Amino acid sequence: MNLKHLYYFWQVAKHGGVIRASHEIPISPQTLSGQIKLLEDDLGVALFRRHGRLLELTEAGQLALRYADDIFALSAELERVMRHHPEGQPTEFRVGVSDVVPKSLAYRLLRPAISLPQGVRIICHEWRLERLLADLAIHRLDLVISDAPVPTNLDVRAYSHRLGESGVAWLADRTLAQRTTSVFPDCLKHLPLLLPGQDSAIRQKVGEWFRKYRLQVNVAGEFDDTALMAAFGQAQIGAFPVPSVLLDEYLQLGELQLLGLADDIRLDYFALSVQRHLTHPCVLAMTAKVAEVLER
Amino acid sequence: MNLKHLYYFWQVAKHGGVIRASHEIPISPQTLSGQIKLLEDDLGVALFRRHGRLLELTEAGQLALRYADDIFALSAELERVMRHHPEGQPTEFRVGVSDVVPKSLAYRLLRPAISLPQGVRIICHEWRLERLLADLAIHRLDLVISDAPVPTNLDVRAYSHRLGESGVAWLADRTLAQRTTSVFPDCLKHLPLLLPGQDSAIRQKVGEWFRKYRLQVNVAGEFDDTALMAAFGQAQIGAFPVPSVLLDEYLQLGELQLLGLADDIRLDYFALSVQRHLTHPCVLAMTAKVAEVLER
DNA sequence: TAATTAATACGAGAATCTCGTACAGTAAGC
DNA sequence: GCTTACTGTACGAGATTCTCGTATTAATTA
Repeated sequence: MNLKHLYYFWQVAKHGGVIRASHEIPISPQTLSGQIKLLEDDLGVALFRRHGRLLELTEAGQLALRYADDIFALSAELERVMRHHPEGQPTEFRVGVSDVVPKSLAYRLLRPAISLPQGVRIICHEWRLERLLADLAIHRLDLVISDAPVPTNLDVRAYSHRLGESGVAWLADRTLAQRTTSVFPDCLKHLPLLLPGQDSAIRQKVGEWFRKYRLQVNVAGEFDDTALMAAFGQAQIGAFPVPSVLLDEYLQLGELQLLGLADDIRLDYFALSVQRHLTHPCVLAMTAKVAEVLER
Repeated sequence: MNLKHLYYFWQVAKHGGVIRASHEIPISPQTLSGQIKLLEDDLGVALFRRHGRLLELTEAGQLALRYADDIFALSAELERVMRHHPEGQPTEFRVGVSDVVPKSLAYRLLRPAISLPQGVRIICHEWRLERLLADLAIHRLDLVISDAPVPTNLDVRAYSHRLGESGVAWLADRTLAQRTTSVFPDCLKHLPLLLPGQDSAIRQKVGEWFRKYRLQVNVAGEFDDTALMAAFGQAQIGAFPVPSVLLDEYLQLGELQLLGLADDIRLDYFALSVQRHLTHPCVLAMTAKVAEVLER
């Protein structure tokens, strides 16, 4: 299939006629008409119904138009991305971190980005996901890090790139942990628990997991911020879950003890971008080293 | 940008050299080399690094390759779809329904498909989602109806088309409902509940909703099949949730009573297909009338 | 060092595209 | 019903682009 023909078809379909299309692109109506005919012959389907002196899309034509929209949108994006590529090194990397993502995980993911040879300046926002997606849509952000893909009910034009996953580790202060002799996971029934807020994916999955193991638990606190949750945990207020990839970091913190690993909970992490493919050198540096932080 | 040039670039990049590419497509190496040079000049970026006598993709080239993959995949799909279009009317419509979708909702969604003028034969499978996606991938199904989009952790090449949404209605047998005088939603605390299985989206969302209203509930049964759950509900075993779009249907069933509407639970429904755009006449008939079944 | 392989510059010939001319069909004005 | 204005299409000459044969450069290998 000749994509040049498809392009002419697309222009004519968009502008509703060969004459009108010829005003928009420097091609004569005769050419447009002829080239579209070639496309129809090639595909073996009529794309326009010649209805009197005006053209109307056939059913096949409407379908072809949707494909053409996608194809030329991609082509335009490719061109835009390529033309912006040579401009030396972008010195700014504007990234949003959804508030449900643990800060130290975000830091680990972002670390490779700032240690690029050309010194880049990272501009970091932390906010609720919806707000970040809005900023992403208007190009105020290059990337958003979240624990879930782009919500399907919002019709934001953004793509989700899965970074990797992690299990869950349950931690508690040593003194607290000694209050129960039950084995994991039953010990969680006998300890007050600190959990992330309802909006976070980890909370949802931990909830499922409780039901799976029929654990009736005692929720002593809910925290939107994981660091705050951990601080309460260190103060012996309750046991709490963290992504297992951060386990070492928490164990070094002080008197925390591992209760057990819940590797059947899989936490996913995503990079969200307006572009179909990741291009920003900082993002590429990030994804190249993501295996050092998360399991793929 | 000339997409013919991009096509040659794509072929050369895929096959790893102008000579090897020229064995696959009937174009001489000289031409390929020249046309790619034109593309590079046009984009203003080097796509290949001339490393000795062999070509290596630059960073920009790798990015361009990914776009080219997408563009020509779409183009091939368009061509395939167009060529299959003329063959009269397909007489078969092979659709899979995820087992977590209520059967009567599936029926309502599919009804417009079978009442097409040309008599079509519908072939309906009901199974777990993963199994249906596998069948979809090998073209044994035209469409899958599910309550969630294509899972992001599986890398199936399939697209999710959101059909619409619904709230949730809580129902119980009249006699059962009279056991409590509390108002909705507190009354749910005093009634045994029948819930869909853990795999269904409705179960997850109902769970969140319980937590939101701090409802400690008594789960008397779990059912993978909604119809079975409703049968137990009619037998006064417990109260149960249904998509609110099916409310009328359930109320006509017999002695069931509406406890209350939980419209802050939003259930989504999706059509999953291997094609980026829906083309099957049965699917189109379905989506055209989806507003009569679901809220958009 | 010679032979081999890969990429590419150059220019003639081939294929394709583009537009001017001409024409057919439709909608509106009188 | 006739003219006028407008839209889309066939045809062919000319312009543009593509394609390949020849020849050259460069790197790898025997």
